[in-house]
Amino acid sequence: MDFESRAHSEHPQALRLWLRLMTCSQLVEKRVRLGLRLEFETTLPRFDLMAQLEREPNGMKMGELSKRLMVSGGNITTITDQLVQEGWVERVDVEGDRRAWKICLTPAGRAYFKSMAQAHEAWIVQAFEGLSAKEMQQLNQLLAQIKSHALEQLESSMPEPQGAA
Amino acid sequence: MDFESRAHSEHPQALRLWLRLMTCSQLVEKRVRLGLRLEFETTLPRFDLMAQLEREPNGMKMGELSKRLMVSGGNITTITDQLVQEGWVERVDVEGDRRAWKICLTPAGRAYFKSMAQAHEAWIVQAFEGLSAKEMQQLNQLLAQIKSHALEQLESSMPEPQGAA
DNA sequence: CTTGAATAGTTTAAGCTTAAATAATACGGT
DNA sequence: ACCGTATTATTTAAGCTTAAACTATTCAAG
Repeated sequence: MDFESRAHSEHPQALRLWLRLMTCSQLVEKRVRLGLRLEFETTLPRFDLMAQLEREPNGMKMGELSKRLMVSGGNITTITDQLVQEGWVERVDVEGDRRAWKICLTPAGRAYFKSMAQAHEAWIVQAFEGLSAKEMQQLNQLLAQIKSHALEQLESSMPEPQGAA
Repeated sequence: MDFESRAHSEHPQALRLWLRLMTCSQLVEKRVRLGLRLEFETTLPRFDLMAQLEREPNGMKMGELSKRLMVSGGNITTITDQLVQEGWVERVDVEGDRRAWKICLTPAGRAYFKSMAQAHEAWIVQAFEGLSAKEMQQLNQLLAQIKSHALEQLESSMPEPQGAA
């Protein structure tokens, strides 16, 4: 039925766990993308970018957005261009640094985001309603352990930008 | 540091859980993509497709691959074309149905996949080594609950291809 | 000042992904 | 046989994503 069957029976527990993790996050993600497309004619990357801005009334620089959203800088440029074009965000000069801008939600963008966020929250709550509060807490804690460990692993396997220390 | 900060403190548990789930699966996925690119000059979609084929010695039809990998048919066409070009898989006629093929690994493809799978397994084991066997089992069980629930949710929100029942 | 390194963003080329439209084949009813 | 509907796979247009190359600006050392 899905690609969890990629795991052989003799494969270790970690591999099965990984495939299940992928399946779960893809399922929820597909639900969110579907809703954003059908009900708001937008996409998840755009929503994510606006979600970051919504909680920073003073705006964020491109580089900050790139780090927060864990995507490349070129990507932020592309999506920001679109949102500017559509009138949901604006580029504001940064005092004293002509290289950078702060990206801010426009009033229209803020209102638009608010309606999306409400629907988004409902989809997510629905996706996880099979779990009790206690189970969610448990799951969250287990994922936290993975997060901190996997983050180190990723960083240590990334190619060095310059001469290593 | 990452986009989990998208969640407001007043947001429900489910939302924070979802963001953490995304973060974890993205972290591990990035590690795998990085390894496949640096060590094998290939990509995750290609690896996933070959992984499906590896366990079906008689090959799989395009449509089966599409369902298993949870991606669109056009996508399977594109990736299969590349793998055929590179000599890792081949299209084999299906007896009695001239519309369809079975896609099979070539002997070279099978050997190539085997070496990748070994490295892949090591990356995954490493990503999850912060968890004990018991914790992995627990996590797997919690994700299973999400999987079955979220699958229903997704299907019930998909637009009907034809007249609804 | 001037030079050189670091930083902030953008552009480019390539690949993945999707939904929708298309083409070819199969199948069932007449 | 013929017709209409499924099914199977491909093509197309559009969008997301990345890494690498590039531009412009800042900053610090001399």
